[in-house]
Amino acid sequence: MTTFDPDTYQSVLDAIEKEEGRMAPKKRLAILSALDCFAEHGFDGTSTKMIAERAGIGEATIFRHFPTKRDLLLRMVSPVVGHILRPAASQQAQELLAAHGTDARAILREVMLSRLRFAFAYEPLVRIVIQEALVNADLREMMKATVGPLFEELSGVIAALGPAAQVDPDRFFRMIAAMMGGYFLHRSLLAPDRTWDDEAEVDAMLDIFFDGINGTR
Amino acid sequence: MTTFDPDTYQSVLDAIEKEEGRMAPKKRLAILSALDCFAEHGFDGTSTKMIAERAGIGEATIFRHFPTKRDLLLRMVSPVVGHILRPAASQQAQELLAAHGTDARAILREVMLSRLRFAFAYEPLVRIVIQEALVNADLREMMKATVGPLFEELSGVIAALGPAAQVDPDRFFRMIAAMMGGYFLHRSLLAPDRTWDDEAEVDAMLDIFFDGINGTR
Amino acid sequence: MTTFDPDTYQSVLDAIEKEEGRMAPKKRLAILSALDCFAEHGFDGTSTKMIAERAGIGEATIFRHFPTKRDLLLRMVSPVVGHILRPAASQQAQELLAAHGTDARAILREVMLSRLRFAFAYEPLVRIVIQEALVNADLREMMKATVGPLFEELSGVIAALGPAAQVDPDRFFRMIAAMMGGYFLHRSLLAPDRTWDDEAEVDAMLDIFFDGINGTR
Amino acid sequence: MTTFDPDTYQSVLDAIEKEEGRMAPKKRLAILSALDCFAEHGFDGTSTKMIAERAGIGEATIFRHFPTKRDLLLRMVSPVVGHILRPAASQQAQELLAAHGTDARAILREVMLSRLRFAFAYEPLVRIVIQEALVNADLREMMKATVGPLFEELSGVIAALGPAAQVDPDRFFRMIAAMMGGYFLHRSLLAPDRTWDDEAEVDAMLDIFFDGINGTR
DNA sequence: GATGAATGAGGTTTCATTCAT
DNA sequence: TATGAATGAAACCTCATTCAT
Repeated sequence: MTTFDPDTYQSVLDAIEKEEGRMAPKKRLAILSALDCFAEHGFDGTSTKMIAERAGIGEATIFRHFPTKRDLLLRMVSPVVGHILRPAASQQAQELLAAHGTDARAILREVMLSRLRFAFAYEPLVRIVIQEALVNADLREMMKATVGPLFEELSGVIAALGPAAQVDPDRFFRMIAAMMGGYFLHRSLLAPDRTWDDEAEVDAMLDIFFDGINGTR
Repeated sequence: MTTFDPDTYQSVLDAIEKEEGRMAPKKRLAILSALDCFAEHGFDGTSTKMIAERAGIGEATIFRHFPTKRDLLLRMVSPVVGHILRPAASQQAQELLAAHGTDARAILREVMLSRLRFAFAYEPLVRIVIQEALVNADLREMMKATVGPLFEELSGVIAALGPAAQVDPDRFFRMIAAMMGGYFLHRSLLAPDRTWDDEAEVDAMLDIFFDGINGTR
Repeated sequence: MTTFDPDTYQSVLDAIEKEEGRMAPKKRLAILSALDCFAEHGFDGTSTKMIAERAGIGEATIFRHFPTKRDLLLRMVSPVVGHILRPAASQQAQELLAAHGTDARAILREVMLSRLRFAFAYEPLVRIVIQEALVNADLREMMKATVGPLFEELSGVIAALGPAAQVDPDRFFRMIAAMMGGYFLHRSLLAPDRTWDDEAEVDAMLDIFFDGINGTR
Repeated sequence: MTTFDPDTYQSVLDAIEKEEGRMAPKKRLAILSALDCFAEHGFDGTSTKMIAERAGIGEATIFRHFPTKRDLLLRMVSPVVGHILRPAASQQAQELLAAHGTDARAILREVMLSRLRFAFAYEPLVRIVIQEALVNADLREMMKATVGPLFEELSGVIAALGPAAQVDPDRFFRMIAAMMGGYFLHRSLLAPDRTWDDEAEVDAMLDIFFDGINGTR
């Protein structure tokens, strides 16, 4: 009855269980189903009945574990926004600086690749976050608050990298974010059946970003 | 009682009236209100009661003018997706080729600026389209069908432009689209109160796109 | 399908319509049915489905006319507590003083009889008010605020009446209220089928109240 | 977390334990909490979840000790209605006759005072009984069956008392009950914070009842 | 004895839509 | 043209209760 593949979503469950300990099995099913439904139909387009049916559980069971439907959403989204994204990236920045020195491109390549891998691992969650952020100001603020400090840390990294420092930081980050977001949506929504090579795509984006299409051989 | 400024939305009303003649005044109000509500809460997050209240009209009035709530959405969205976007752009391409010859950057600059101006003129509509496209596969197909031919036309234009031709067309267009989308969302959602200079932003994006941050002075 | 007799409740409808003008027919039915249900099963023991079925209307119709179930209750109760009880009684006090001079017993007799007639005319409503007041502090406050001024007015009346003035006013009014309440509940709940003579009962109560059982011949 | 004071309710627990022996501690907590909740919100206005939370126990624990929610209510209410009220009073009547001879007023004073003390000792329970009796015909019958015989016994007592015998017994008992009920509700619901002197109140009521306000000095 | 998990039935309220006026 | 009235269907959520542990 369920359409999702439990293995694909293991990472989400792990992330939540790392915070609150082993979950009841039907709670896990509820989350997996909600993940699927929200990603497919959006938050408002998904009914709790739909979640329950796809999970093969009673509707009331959802509400034993999450006080409201919105709480269910936030509980799933928060590991992405609140915990996984930020510390991982910021910690990574330090390691990368150590590993690649001032090679800005190499650093960016690692950051982008790791973030994209994460995004595709949590693909439905990321789509949910994108959708909801367009409509939900609270979530947007939560994201700003999370991403803001990250930018500052990375700014420090970038400051030492020569020409990059010339570029306005807002534009710099917007460009990176836009390239990644564009790629994510392209692969996830528009051409999910094509075979994709993340490394090749990131390299192509960085070619342009660093040398421009004029300088690209 | 309404939060929108009628003048801002004049362009949307004009676009619709251009197709079906002068509308009844309450129909206009319904559209303006729906524009606002959909942009703010998404399609599923908006109730017809909410639209009616914000418009100061009776709920039944909406259904005198639009058979269903979805028709109201499509009636508003179609000028963006079906009529204005494509022909305008494709026609423009011809003009631009004539005006700027093989100066790819100048051509792209004009295209991007005009599309962005259009996007901000129809800002709520564009946000609605983006939101719905994430959730609604039909709309996505409709957009693919619209944008596909446009790409082909533009591809022809670009083919003669030297280095740009080296870049994979999918990546080329995704990059352009991503830069524009990123800028739109930044200005529209994240920092609506900042003062923005579209021309400066487009130039900065093109600097990077053509010469890379390494080549940017 | 309905068990109530429309005529019996006409007075309640009139009281509400006097405030807000002619009501839609199904709104009237909703009120009549709610009156019945609340009086029979209490507020929490009554479901909106039950009200709708007994009224022969759709459940949603109730919510077109009353935002919440609680609003339906208050809308019915307020004419009793807020408008009919107080002004009628206070106005009546003046008239009675004029008619009966300082004959305290005659005045009290008229007041009690008129209030009891009113109570039995609105019998289900009064039962609802009694029930809810035991549980709902808001309603209790509303009643205190309504009855308080009434007591003061009546106190003025009583002050001039000789021995009555000797009695503590709180006790005086509590005694009157208790006698009336006791009679109301006896007739309404415990022995509804007996034939009752309000005048004889009130006289018997006043015999005791004024002369005591020792003084009663 | 609980709002009730365990000591205040000791009498209720004692009454129940006298019948069924020492209770499990969580069963006691359940009763105390239910007492509070029912008294505050009425039976239908109280959920088992609410009872469990206020008691600091699991919801399922309630059902280990009471088959249904209604059984919990009856288990608490029955000491008031079924056992304590009647035998106590009837036994008391004999004792009083012996002690006070034909002094009706002295007898009534003792009966009223002891019943009121009992009512305030079991205050929440008494409120619950009053509330439920308004809505629940079964409970009303149970009370009638209990109080009926009591009336007959007392009638015998009163028959020998002179003038009191002149008064219709129904009215006689209703008057006593109304005075007591009025005082109970006044003290319990309307002015719980005032300092009350039960003896003074009873004496004032009896002054009026026996001699009337005209005969009261 | 105690409880977390689970749920069918049912609660109130909202929804998009129809219809009579 | 415009809308108040009306509603079936379905939304989210709560309820009393059972069961495995």
